[in-house]
Amino acid sequence: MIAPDSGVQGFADYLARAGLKSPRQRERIVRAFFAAGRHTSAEELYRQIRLQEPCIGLVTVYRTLKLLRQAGLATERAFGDGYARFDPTPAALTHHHLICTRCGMVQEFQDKDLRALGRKVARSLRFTITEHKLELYGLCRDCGRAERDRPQPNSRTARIGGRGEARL
Amino acid sequence: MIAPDSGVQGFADYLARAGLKSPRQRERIVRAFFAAGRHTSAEELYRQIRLQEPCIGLVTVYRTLKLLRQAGLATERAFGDGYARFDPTPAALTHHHLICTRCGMVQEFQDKDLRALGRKVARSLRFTITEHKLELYGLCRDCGRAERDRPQPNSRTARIGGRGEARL
DNA sequence: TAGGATATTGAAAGTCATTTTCATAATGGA
DNA sequence: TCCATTATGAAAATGACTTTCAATATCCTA
Repeated sequence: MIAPDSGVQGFADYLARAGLKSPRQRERIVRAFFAAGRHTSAEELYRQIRLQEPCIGLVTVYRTLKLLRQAGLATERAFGDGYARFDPTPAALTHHHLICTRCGMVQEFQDKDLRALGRKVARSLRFTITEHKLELYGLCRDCGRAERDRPQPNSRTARIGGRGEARL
Repeated sequence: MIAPDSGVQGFADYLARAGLKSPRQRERIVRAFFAAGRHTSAEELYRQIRLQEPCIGLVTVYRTLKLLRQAGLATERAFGDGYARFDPTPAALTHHHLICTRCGMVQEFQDKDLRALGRKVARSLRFTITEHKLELYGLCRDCGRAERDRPQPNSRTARIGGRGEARL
């Protein structure tokens, strides 16, 4: 995670540059977003904020997340459980995901080689990379063991990333 | 792409093993899926099939794609334009994507280093990988040039992968 | 080959995350 | 303070996808 305040400040700058305003609700949502850590959904953020500020709409949370994305401060992800999750962008750029297609667990990992790989590809294809996602789907240790004991239970049907048989 | 027939045969085997039947519609959809190449959406497949077989429902296309996923023969993807796209799995395992967040273009690339990287991660975290996705978001050559000439046009708001400022 | 249990189909209705609409309210520069 | 502009929340709309259900097709068994 990064210092939450730098994100808050960066967003304030973005709003000023774009000629947008800073209502109380928007500020509250942005602060909550940077304080929330990773993989936060709109709904979760909404519930969190509601505890202290009941008169705030889910719609506004969605709208603010959209602005954060446009400002380059939030990265949207889809892990296959049906709704979008958001990461503060600097965090998004330093980690990747292992997603278990059976129990839904999401585990993060990092790898410096990937950074170089991205740069190489971008250079050769003349592509300006602003964001990247590496997601590995499969079975976590526990589910892998369970699956070997009792195959084909047609366990969990996620919307993205159904389990296949092939190995990476 | 792979030989379409091997996929069709593999699916027939899967159905037989699972005690499922092979109605005319299902066979038609599966053949169309393996003939369609990559990044096919349910809607596209539906329109394609309709040309020759008007009495087939979009629902059945969705259901068949779900089965293909369960059989491990199709891989689902979300590039941010709001609907799911499917690849025959062996193809899915050998290429990755560059997605332009401005014009929506999807370009494929391959890299052998990624394969080794995935194996290394999987081994160290005891994770059984069945599927992977590497997606790099950013600006293609043309859009990158256009963006430098005329910044902040708030060009295209995709649902996933809004453009940020950070570099990989 | 007929019978029949079971799987499959298409249409219509339902879901559900997310977006749009619109009338009202807040912001912030002059 | 005035006021053009932007933002808000509630409700309605959207749209991809799923479920329901009655009718139909498949294919195993006798």
